[in-house]
Amino acid sequence: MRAQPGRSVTSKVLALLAVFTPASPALTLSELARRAGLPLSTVHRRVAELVEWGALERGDDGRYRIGLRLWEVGSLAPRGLALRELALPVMEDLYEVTHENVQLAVRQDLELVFIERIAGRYAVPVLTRVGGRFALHATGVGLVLLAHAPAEVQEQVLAAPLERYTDLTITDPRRLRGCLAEVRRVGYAVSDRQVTMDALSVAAPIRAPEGVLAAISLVVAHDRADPVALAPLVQAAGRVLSRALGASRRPPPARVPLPPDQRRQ
Amino acid sequence: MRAQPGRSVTSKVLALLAVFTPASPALTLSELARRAGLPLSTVHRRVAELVEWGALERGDDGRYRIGLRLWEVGSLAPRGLALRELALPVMEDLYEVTHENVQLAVRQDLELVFIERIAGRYAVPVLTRVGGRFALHATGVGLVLLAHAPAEVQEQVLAAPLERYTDLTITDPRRLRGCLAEVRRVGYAVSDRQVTMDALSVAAPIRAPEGVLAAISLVVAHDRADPVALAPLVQAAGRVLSRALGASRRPPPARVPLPPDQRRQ
DNA sequence: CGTCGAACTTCCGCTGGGTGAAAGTGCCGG
DNA sequence: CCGGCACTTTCACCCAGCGGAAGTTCGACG
Repeated sequence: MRAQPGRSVTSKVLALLAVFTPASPALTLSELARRAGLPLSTVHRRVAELVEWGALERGDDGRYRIGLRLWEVGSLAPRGLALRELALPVMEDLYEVTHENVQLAVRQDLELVFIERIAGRYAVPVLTRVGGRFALHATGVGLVLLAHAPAEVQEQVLAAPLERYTDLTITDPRRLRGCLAEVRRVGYAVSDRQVTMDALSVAAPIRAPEGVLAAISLVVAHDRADPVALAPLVQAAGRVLSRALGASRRPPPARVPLPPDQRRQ
Repeated sequence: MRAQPGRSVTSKVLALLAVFTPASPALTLSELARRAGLPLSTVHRRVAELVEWGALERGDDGRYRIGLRLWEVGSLAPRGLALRELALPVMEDLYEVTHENVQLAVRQDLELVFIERIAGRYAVPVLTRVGGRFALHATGVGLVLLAHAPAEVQEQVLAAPLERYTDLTITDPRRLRGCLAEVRRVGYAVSDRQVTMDALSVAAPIRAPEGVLAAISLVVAHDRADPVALAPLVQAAGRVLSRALGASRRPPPARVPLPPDQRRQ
């Protein structure tokens, strides 16, 4: 075949799924082919099979969308719906008490993924979406997840340029390193206007026996926020969930062997 | 190859995803192979690619689980998370007013899939799960979805044996046909102890321009239920969501050409 | 109403990615 | 030390998948 070697059928199928994004959840066959970098006839064949199984659905407009069957399978992800089911009651409690935005996120590679969100109608608007991604170095949940990530992940994030969202976003690797150490020391993270100039978030880790699995946070308007008052609330929620996940009462030893200021590699 | 012809690579990949169920969300390689009916070496190769992409994840115990990446893609399904995002505020309103279970479901083939559920802590326990499936002929949401399904779907459901869950489950096709006509006439469905002997549900359709897209319901203890009082609440919720989806104020003409009692095929 | 173009579908002969039995490896528990 | 189980790798064969190109459908435009 003319196909460049090294492109497996499976990789093509996965590439077709990967071209769907929150910004483009419905695509025509040609768009699919173009974005996946595959010949039209190839896409036509693969997509037909995906539709038959239910991984994709074809709308009346001829566009393809992600199918309900794939949603069903995806909902079996332990770090997705399973975690959400566990956390939702606790998140609702936090919402009852504060009526602010409550967020739940996990780390995936060098970014975070929002698993659940309770958006208060009268709370400060947040730009996150369930299933959406975000950088690790700015949000409250991101700082918690990064602070407890394996050292190599931290190094990779610190080595790459840190995108600036506001004037208060931490973009200096050395400052971020210190911030992460502080997060580990006090057990929670505060992101004050580091993503938008109107919001502040306070986040705490959710631990499983294997380490920090997720993070939970409150996002509030920065001018009516008292991080020190919110921290115990969020930490308590994190601890309830950690216990449910079987983490020992005492946090396990830090995942980073040496304090950041002693690492001069 | 020795493989029986007609088994495409894509179908094998999808078969591997399909063996994950709510009852078995974590499987070893051998289990995957056995359940998918594929040779171990084949599964080994395909699974390696799925893990690399993030469709599956391998735990410390060596078992494979659905990966977060697949959850992310699945969350782009318009009939999944998108519908949920739209409906959740309305569902929360219903919950505030009643403090009973609120459910949201869509039809997939000859079954229904639960998209979202708000389970009251003190409400009657329900056995449904987000992402879970159920038969169409027993629950409130099921009756609504079936009543407004294309005629051929109705015929297929009516032709197959109707599983009995309680003494009150409708298992006679003729009675079910009449029940569906009634659901279309009054605009809501009541399932009184047809699934379990302690629960009753009241459901209403959610319409889009193309037809009934989903159903919303309240599930309450049968002995403290007044279906006639609950129906307007649920119907109002359905109508709010229908309007948001662009359905005209007046319901479109019935999807079933002839009233059931005139169809004597 | 005919023409054009874009999007989609089908066709066909070639070929390398996929195959699965079997051998190899690693890890228990006895 | 051995047998058993689960997983990984190997290898020669060959058909599923390939993609260019031709065919079809459909709506827009003059």
